Amino acid sequence: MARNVEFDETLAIQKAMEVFWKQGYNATSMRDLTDAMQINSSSLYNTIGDKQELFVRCVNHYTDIRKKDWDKRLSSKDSPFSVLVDYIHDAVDIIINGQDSCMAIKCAFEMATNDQRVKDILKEDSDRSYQFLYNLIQSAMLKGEIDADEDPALLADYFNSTWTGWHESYILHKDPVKIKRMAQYFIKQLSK
Amino acid sequence: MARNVEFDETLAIQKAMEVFWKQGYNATSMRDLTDAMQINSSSLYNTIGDKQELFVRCVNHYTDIRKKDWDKRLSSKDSPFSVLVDYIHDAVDIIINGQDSCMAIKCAFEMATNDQRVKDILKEDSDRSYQFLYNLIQSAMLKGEIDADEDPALLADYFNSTWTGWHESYILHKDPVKIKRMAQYFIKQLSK
DNA sequence: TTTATTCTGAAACAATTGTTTCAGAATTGT
DNA sequence: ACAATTCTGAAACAATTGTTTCAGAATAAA
Repeated sequence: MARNVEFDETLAIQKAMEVFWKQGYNATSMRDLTDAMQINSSSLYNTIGDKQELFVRCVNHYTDIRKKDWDKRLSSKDSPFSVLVDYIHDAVDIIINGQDSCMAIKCAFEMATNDQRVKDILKEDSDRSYQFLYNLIQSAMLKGEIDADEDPALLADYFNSTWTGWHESYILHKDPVKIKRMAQYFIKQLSK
Repeated sequence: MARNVEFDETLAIQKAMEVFWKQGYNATSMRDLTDAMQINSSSLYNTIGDKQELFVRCVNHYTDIRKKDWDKRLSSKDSPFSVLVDYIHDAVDIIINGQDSCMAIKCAFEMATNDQRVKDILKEDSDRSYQFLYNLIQSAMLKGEIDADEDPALLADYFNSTWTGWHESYILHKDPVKIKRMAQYFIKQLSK
């Protein structure tokens, strides 16, 4: 017998996420957030909570999107190797054409050492990324698309690490060719 | 015909660097800094400048230390390949035993997109790291320690990227074995 | 010792921070 | 239409932010 919340919470989180993503946690003020979300701080504190809580929701929102993408790719009917190669090419495209680096990475370096909740979310996200790659690599090995001598666990970790570094490289050097060559080298190593 | 500065500037920068390194730029207040440096803010503003200027000095200090390490290693009389392998092992040890991730990396993700001066310093540091690796790899190739088919430019970029990712991995998973295995894999690829 | 200059310490600055308050507008089920 | 409840907007909160001020202590050269 009362009023309902006026704003779309998912949309508001999306907007907040974009601000946190671009500026980081500490450089973002509550004013920045309420401006972007187009809601009053009282509504924000009533429905979501304080700055930390909002940030956690945003990181969760970010990792949820990644999770959906992985699930979608895993359900593809193409060969595992081609799904893997497509994924790597898309990953490179995002680095080169994206507005900003991966939020999970930025966040890991800014927050994960100090905030246990954020760290746990990012660790889970990293585990999912690992599982996604491990799954594809192993399937590709069973189909003979990747040399059976390779260790899928190692390669999965290895790609995750390398991919993080590509982001840093692109921040500093803005050199698309550099990234593409490294991606090509990684793919070549898989297939021989 | 007047007074001299009372505090040791190099030592003060060192102390400030440690605070920035641990907390990042935006999470660090001027009070945090003056407390650690053990000087009054008026002295700080008189001698060094504002927060941004201090940060730039700290990043420069950090990259200077790295530069000296690279120069020292390059002047070694050991074989280039063994210098390279030693360097990789030391890099792994720093990740596993260090208090915090590499400041240059943290800084690249927090600041480099917004602050041109910081970005330029980090880019130069990254170029030096590249040159260091390129130099060693090429020398090792000439001596037949590394397969002549490899591309030293690509391998140098590749190691830099991978190494950045190792930091992220260790922040999230705190798994020394993971890092060591990846390092071993990289070295193996070099030598075969 | 004097004098000229510079550094230091403590306090203060306005602006911004994250968060709370509360009166009144809004909307639900009856 | 009613009453009960909840949401919203604007203002205010104390605390902290980066930075400045300035009187006086300190010291170099004369």
